[in-house]
Amino acid sequence: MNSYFQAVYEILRTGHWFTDQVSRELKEYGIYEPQFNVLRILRGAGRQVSVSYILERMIQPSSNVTRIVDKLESRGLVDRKLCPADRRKMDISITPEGLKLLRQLDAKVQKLHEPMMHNLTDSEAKQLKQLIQKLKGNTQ
Amino acid sequence: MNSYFQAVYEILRTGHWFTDQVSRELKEYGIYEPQFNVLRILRGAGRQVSVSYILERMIQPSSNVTRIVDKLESRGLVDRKLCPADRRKMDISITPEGLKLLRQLDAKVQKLHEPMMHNLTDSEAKQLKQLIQKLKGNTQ
DNA sequence: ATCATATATTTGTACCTACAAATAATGTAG
DNA sequence: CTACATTATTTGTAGGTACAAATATATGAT
Repeated sequence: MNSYFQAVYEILRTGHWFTDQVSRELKEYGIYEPQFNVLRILRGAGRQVSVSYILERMIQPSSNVTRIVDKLESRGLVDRKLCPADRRKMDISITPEGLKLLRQLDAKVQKLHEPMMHNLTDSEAKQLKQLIQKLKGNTQ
Repeated sequence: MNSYFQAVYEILRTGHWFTDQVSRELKEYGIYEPQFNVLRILRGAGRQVSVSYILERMIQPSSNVTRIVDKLESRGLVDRKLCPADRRKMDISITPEGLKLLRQLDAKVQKLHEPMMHNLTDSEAKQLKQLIQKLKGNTQ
């Protein structure tokens, strides 16, 4: 009962802590955390994708994908055009410049995670993930 | 290695998910999540406390405690006055009206947690908390 | 006492967010 | 083939946030 709330509190506080850490690293590149995440989603996709594709994969789904992409596009980090097959959709992809920036950011973020990366064994990390999923009720 | 990042991702995504759920519940009362948290910290304190006291206990420490308290004060939910002993500090406390509102909000939030509350056993919840702390490097 | 330093809080600025409403294109039932 | 619902994205608005600079008070060394 009380352990439940303590666990939730720990999740919340740790989540914010990670996000703030990452934000601080990205700051000097003028990139905000949601922008960083969109760039990574685009790299992961490896092809043109729609706004809703991005939305589904965001850590924090937000109605502001358009404006996030606006910023990235104005810096030449992503490319956006109307999807010819369905003109309600957008075809969004990461540019070579975006990929290049992402490599630099990855290095920074990697450095941030390094001290923590081995605090848990592989099986503990798996267990942590599973416990959170179980908490949410994912009967996976 | 990869399990680490999956666990972190799970923490981040779940954290946002909880926060968004709570925000939605609070919405109809015109209360924002950080305001809710400040109210709960004040109730927990059970006495007049300073801005920095609140700051230390916030789920997401923010430089905007002043403005959060502004809002709460303007609605009569908290009381704020200069600390006579150290006039750099503020003496902030929750009002009876704040406590009353908090009871209503608690009921809403409690209902939100109910379906998940028993997804983990007590020992699993404890373990989850400990794993997160270990991940962060709290050698507790 | 005086001045530098530390502590506590507030404020200015620029930018991000949620939500709902608006826009636009597509699918579908008659 | 037209009217209506559905899907995809964008935009208006109000209000939130981070960071740094400003303000105010207290503390400590001389």
